[in-house]
Amino acid sequence: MAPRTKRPLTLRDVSEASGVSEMTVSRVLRNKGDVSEATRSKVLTAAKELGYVPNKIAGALASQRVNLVAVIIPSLGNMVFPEVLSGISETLENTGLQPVVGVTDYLPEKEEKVLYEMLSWRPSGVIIAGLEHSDASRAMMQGAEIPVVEIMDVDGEPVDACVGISHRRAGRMMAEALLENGYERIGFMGTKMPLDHRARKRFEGLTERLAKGGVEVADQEFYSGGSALAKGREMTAAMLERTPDLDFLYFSNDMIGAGGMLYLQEKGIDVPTQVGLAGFNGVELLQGLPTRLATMDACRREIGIKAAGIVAARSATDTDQGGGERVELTPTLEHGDTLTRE
Amino acid sequence: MAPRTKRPLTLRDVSEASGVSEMTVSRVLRNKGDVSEATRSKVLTAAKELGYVPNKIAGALASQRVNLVAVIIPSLGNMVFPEVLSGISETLENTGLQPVVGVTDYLPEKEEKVLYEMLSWRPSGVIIAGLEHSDASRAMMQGAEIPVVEIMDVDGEPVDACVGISHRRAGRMMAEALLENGYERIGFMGTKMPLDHRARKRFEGLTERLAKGGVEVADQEFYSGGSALAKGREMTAAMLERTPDLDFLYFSNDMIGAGGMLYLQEKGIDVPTQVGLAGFNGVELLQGLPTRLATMDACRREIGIKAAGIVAARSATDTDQGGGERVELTPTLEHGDTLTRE
DNA sequence: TTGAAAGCGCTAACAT
DNA sequence: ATGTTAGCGCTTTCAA
Repeated sequence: MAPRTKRPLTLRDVSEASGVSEMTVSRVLRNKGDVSEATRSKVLTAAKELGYVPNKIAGALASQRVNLVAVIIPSLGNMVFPEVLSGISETLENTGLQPVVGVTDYLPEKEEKVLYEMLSWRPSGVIIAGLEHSDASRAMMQGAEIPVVEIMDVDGEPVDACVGISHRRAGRMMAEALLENGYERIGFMGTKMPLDHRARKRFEGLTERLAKGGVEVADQEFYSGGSALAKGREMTAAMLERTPDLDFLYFSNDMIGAGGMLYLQEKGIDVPTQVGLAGFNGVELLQGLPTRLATMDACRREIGIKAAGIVAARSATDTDQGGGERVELTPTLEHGDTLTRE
Repeated sequence: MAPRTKRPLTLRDVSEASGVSEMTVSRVLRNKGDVSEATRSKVLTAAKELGYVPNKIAGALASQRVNLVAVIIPSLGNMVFPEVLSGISETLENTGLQPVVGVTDYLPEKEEKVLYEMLSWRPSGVIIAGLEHSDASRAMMQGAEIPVVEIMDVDGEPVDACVGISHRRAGRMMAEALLENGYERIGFMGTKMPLDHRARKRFEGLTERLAKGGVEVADQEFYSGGSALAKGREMTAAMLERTPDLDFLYFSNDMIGAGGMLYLQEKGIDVPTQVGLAGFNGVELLQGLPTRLATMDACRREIGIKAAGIVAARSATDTDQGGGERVELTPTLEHGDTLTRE
């Protein structure tokens, strides 16, 4: 095993141990340029024996190349983003690029900080959730001269490329389904997040389309913090107390929707005959519930795959030409057991 | 706004724009050393105007200091790890250190790869899940000369420090609770993961302690893939079909436990009188269920906090002295509504 | 196929 | 309070 030195090992150490120039050692370790099989194995042996780990910092500085992709998302607890991430990781797997994740907690200032921090490592690309950013953030991304892909949403002006669904359209689609099924007294429940622009857009899409059908949202409530399942239950109870004649509840995410559903079942209120329900996101986690909540798949995994694909493709070509890709995916409404009235 | 150059901006650009030496610009940007208020603001203005983002790669190389902490976990989909992560982030928040996450998918080879990749960026510390690693991985961590904290588990020999719970003990605690409550026909359900060492240890602790009480596990089943909730339901159905006289079901995680619970309630089987239930992890998500599943809190958040604390403390002192901290947290058994028989 | 020299953009250490 | 010099550990480029 490696003789323990206090100072981390350098190329020079491997060079000396193998009797080969630093340059050639570097070549071997990167599979670059022609190296004879003899020296090759000499170097590899020495490196392994010493336990050498190359210093990417020095490498990156010298080559002006960093194999990192900054991925900036609002939260990890949300279930939604891990799925996007897995799409990204998978796609990047064999490109030599590596995702590095930063979390903003839905705070623009934190987004700015995280972005600054990540850009200062000169990544090969940025994948960032949402289209709404501070001026400073937009400026940084613009100035970085690397591919920037804004994800999840397409309702707005991207800095560069974007991949996502139209949340406004998703809201409209839901509204249409409600009108078709004759629901007229709609309650809405969501998160108390003025900064969750996507939820807001869905809500706007919903109300606008409902209005065209002569229906308006009869009651609404927003929560923050706590277990989503529990909150869904509580809010549903409170709302039906307040507005007993509601015939449909639209939840801004599946977890609170599930909470509401469980509450109604407990109370013996028939779903969807007495009250219809729908959530948003197609959270696989809930597949096991006896009743399938109506929901809308947000194409999370596919968004990750497409976004990573764009970054990979562009960072492969030296000249960061092109750009401005705009990919709109279409969510599917899954009626489940809680939307269509018999 | 910034005049667009093709080459990213350097300190030199700011230096020229502000008429101050590069060194002083560097000082201002890092709040290091004494700088007069006059030059300070001159520099800051110039930097902001140009849209300068420092190059951490160069900085790190020059200073031999990298403010990153490598965090290596098996999965993000697990709900468990995001919580650990949030503990880590929060603790690191004001230390100048930044977590960088790598995911291994429970694969030792991938762990090795991720570790190598991360170590090659010379992070200030490593926080890694589990105590079981390949020889190569252990060697790398040993050779890195930085604080290494292995988390989640304390049953084994850490490379350096460790923070976690004893899963063996957790299994024993559960066994004791079962014996006390007079359960005798125990069924176990878990994930089909030979490499999930912590689940394995819990199972071992359980069976060993049960054996001492003259009870053995009457049936067991393992799953992989799919929605945990749905799997819990299916496995429970299958197991009760096969072994109808079971009086307790122990699930290796809360999600499959919840699936099982919903199934039993649907079938009108009384919990916990006819069949008792318990999961593992204290997943907050499930707080909203009408019946609270017995579970055991794995102190995930606290693990993150303590681990990050160790890294932060040690990377603050130049000499990486000490080390070898071993922090064992104690999980609490939450009986909920599904364990104690009336 | 291999080696030598120069320098990536910054900061430590020493002037002044 | 500010500037100068010399690298950090690699890779690029050019030479042998």
